[in-house]
Amino acid sequence: MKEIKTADAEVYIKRYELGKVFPEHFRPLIKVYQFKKGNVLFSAGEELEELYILVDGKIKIFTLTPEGKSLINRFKRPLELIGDVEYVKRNTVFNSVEAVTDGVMLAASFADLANLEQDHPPFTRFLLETLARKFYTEAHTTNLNMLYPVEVRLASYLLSISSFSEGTIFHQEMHTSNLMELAEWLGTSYRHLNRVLKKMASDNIIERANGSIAIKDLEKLSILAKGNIYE
Amino acid sequence: MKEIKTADAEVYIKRYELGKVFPEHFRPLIKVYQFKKGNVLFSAGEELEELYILVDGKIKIFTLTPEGKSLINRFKRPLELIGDVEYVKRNTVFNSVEAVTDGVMLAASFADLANLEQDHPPFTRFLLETLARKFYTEAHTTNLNMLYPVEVRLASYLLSISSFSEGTIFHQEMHTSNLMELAEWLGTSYRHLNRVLKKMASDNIIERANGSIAIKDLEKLSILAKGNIYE
DNA sequence: TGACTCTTAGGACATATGTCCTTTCCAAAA
DNA sequence: TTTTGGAAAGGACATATGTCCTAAGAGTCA
Repeated sequence: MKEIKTADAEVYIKRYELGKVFPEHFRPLIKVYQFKKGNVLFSAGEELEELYILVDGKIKIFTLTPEGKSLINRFKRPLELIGDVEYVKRNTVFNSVEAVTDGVMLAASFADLANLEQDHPPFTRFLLETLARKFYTEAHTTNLNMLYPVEVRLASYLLSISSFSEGTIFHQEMHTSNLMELAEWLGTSYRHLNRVLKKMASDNIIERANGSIAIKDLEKLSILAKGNIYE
Repeated sequence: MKEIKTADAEVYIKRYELGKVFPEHFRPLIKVYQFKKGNVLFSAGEELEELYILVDGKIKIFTLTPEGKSLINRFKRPLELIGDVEYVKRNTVFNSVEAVTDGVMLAASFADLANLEQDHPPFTRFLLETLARKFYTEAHTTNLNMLYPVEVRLASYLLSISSFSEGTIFHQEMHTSNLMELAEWLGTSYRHLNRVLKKMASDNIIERANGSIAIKDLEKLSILAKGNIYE
């Protein structure tokens, strides 16, 4: 990650309404970093000295086993804090982080933040609210993953990125750009995702044409998802 | 849950060093509740008005699917906050909670706590630290559950409650009192736990005699656990 | 003592999902 | 146009785990 000294954090602070969280006098202590697609931003076990705020781009958070193989993960878009738990607990990095697209992070040192906390309660509150949201999302996703098979999760996912109106189905932006990434997002293997997609296609719920997925039967999809919504 | 008006929260505040979190002037606002084994303390979807602190006893946190069957959970012992995420996010209860043993909770109303936050930053900090710990534990457990089969998790669990010294293996208190509870703790079915136990017994790693589990080969167990530690 | 219930134990079978491989397809590079 | 590499698609097989069921042993209560 490269620090961009010429860049101004102000733009992002305004865009994400962080004005109250970081008071005027603190702004000069905020750095701006740029990263490129594919960069390994943080590795598990690493010592962290700064708190990062993802303000542009997409990143992937994952865990590697000591055996090196399997991984679990989530994809994150702005606004997202990286290193918040590490800041509070003074732990080493827990999950590895990789850039999926080019992007930008703001950063502030743990030491500066600790000072900020002394005379500016809104920052502590901000951390608290962020963590509560993260915890909730994490718990929700975990439950979904453990309670339902891939088929249900896939249906939920497809629903979450689609909206139906006037006989037409609109797709919002997908969190993933291809099937392999989708498999990772769902926490399964590419092979298995394919299997499930095939089943849904043969059930006339979706249609696959040159790599894209089109929803044919929103109602069946809803039934399959059992009312679950991803994220 | 029954409020015990005669009980004094002071004992617990001292025992768990909560003095700095709840200043003198706030203490009268803290209530003491008692619960009995088997009580359903909170149900998913319920509206919460108070934050609870488990100070005595054991509880079970779980999720029921709308279909009513499967569940996932953790067991919690003091000191544990219940309703912290709900307080911060003002959500309805996410997981259901049931008493595994008799026990005691402290409680304070969301309204009072919101006031406390205004002039007493240490409470916000306490919430933050608690949530960070919870998040970390949750993420750790989730990773373990998703990355490793039951066999590995069981080995980790057995290791976590055992210590080896001078040729003897000591068992610390088990988190669970019987195999069915252990299956729940591990997030698997009783049937499957049994299968895995049988395998470990036939591999001479453990020995089963009238319902109890004795570790025969700590080294093999460690290898099986692959260095993972539960909790 | 007998009826009951809970826990332990495990057989039989089904399903979800992973791993390994092969083939096809398409787009970008040469 | 041909080559090449990644992505898509799926066959074959193995494994982890769930569901349903039966049965035996221990403790409890009438």
